[in-house]
Amino acid sequence: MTHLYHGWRSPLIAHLHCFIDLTESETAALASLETPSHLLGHGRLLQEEGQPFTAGYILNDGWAMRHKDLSDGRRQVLDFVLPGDFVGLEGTVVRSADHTVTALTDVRISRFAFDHLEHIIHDHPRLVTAMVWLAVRQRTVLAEHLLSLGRRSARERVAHVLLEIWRRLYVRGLGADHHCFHMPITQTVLADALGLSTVHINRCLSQLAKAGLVEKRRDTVSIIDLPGLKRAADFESGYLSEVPVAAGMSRTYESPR
Amino acid sequence: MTHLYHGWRSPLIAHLHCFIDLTESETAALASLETPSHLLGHGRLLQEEGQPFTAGYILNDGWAMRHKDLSDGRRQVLDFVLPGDFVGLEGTVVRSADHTVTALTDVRISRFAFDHLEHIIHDHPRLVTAMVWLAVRQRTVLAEHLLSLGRRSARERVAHVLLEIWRRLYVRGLGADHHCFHMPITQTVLADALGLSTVHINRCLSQLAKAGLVEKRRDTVSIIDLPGLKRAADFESGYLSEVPVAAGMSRTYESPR
DNA sequence: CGTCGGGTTGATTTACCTCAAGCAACGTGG
DNA sequence: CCACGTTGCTTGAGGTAAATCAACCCGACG
Repeated sequence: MTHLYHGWRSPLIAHLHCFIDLTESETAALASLETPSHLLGHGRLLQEEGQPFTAGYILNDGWAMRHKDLSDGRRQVLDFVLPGDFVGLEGTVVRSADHTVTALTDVRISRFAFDHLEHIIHDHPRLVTAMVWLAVRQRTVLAEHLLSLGRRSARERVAHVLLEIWRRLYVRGLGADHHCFHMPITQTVLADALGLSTVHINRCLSQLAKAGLVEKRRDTVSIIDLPGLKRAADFESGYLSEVPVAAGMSRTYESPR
Repeated sequence: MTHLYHGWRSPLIAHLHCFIDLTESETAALASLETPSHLLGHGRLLQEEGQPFTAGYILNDGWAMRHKDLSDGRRQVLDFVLPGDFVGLEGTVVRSADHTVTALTDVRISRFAFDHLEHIIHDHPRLVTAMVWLAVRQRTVLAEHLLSLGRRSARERVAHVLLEIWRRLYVRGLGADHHCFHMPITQTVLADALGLSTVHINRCLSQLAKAGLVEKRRDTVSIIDLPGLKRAADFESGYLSEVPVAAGMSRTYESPR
């Protein structure tokens, strides 16, 4: 809880730092994955369901979404990809993508070859654990998301997703300090994430605003009454805060010396 | 597609075989995880949300569910644990469980120490890849589940989950051959998995039966009209069939020689 | 100045829930 | 062997949360 934000420039490093103290050389190795970054316009795909993986990505800046679409146009957003997230890491064990990843804003990404990743891991075996941790945490978010869609009311869902995003940004050291953060997504996207209609999203949002829990200007959300919002969402703050696992790092996924 | 069922006694091995040809010694190593198996009555917990992990499990026989519960009693089943599934593998990188796992039937499980797993992986580094694959695949199932809850109608959800379970059993070589399989769960549990009420589950189920798509005797489901059911669910059979990734096995997660 | 993507608001419809009752199957103890 | 409670399935009636349909608004942008 005390070590959430460490002032790293890279959200990836900041995020991993929740879990593990990286050495200089490990940090440098990760940085080498992040270095050559280029731009992608919003709406562009990072990967597409059914298509084979060609490389891995790190999202450096901007937002993206993982989603699956049905043939008749219905869409489900599985998860938001925030700065510091990997995209397409599964490509290391699986041939083709099971979901699409689309840029929600103009984004800055680093593309890396799986071979390069392999070399890095070869030299810094502890990083495997770190990546597995990232994957496990992603699954945690998915599970919470599933709980929302299955058993929470629309109002609760909206309240919950705001808190989740706020928390996730905070952990990466991305200016979510003053209970206020940048959320560059349309209500349509939010609807597709929460399994609701845009109209209803809109109503829930204004309802929360009217209740004095949040405030929303275009692209920016401020949490006015944090405990109130948590109550409205019955938000378990625990699930996104991770105490560094001292023992874990020397276990299991570490390669033989 | 051709190598779905190989006749292994162990569902775990059968499942992994979709993805990777295990050597004799790798198979033996996995078997050593599975050997000391003991029984647990239905309703018993394998792990509990918030509690620290103490060991890992393999489910040898019977069904279990992963689930999260809200304080007011609402429950969301995230996933069914079928024979051959690991439980609590995340314990290797994370301190405490983010969801509960409960036995749905009397089950036979193997409990193993993380240390033991560590030794095995030390001796058989390829198995790390196999486990990562298992984790990735689990996430695939979760994602599909999320799509159901968010964007599919009740009828589609029910149809879909039947097909999914049928497929998952089939892949492990668990008598799901004649489009007919054992499904030892109550409609209440199914409701909690699909985010619906028991009453509505019941209605969808009988509707599907009346339409001549499935037949349900107690604990057993028969798929009468497979293509029809697939249409009712718009089921993408692709997402659960995995062609072995020849290249993948020598990549990335393999430890340095 | 028109167009366009996105947000807002109202009216109507509907898919699913809740409540409630009845029933079949099963175990348990007398 | 029969009363019994229990647990799960089934069916009906009425209610409601959220969808859909349909305007209208507004700022951005060419």
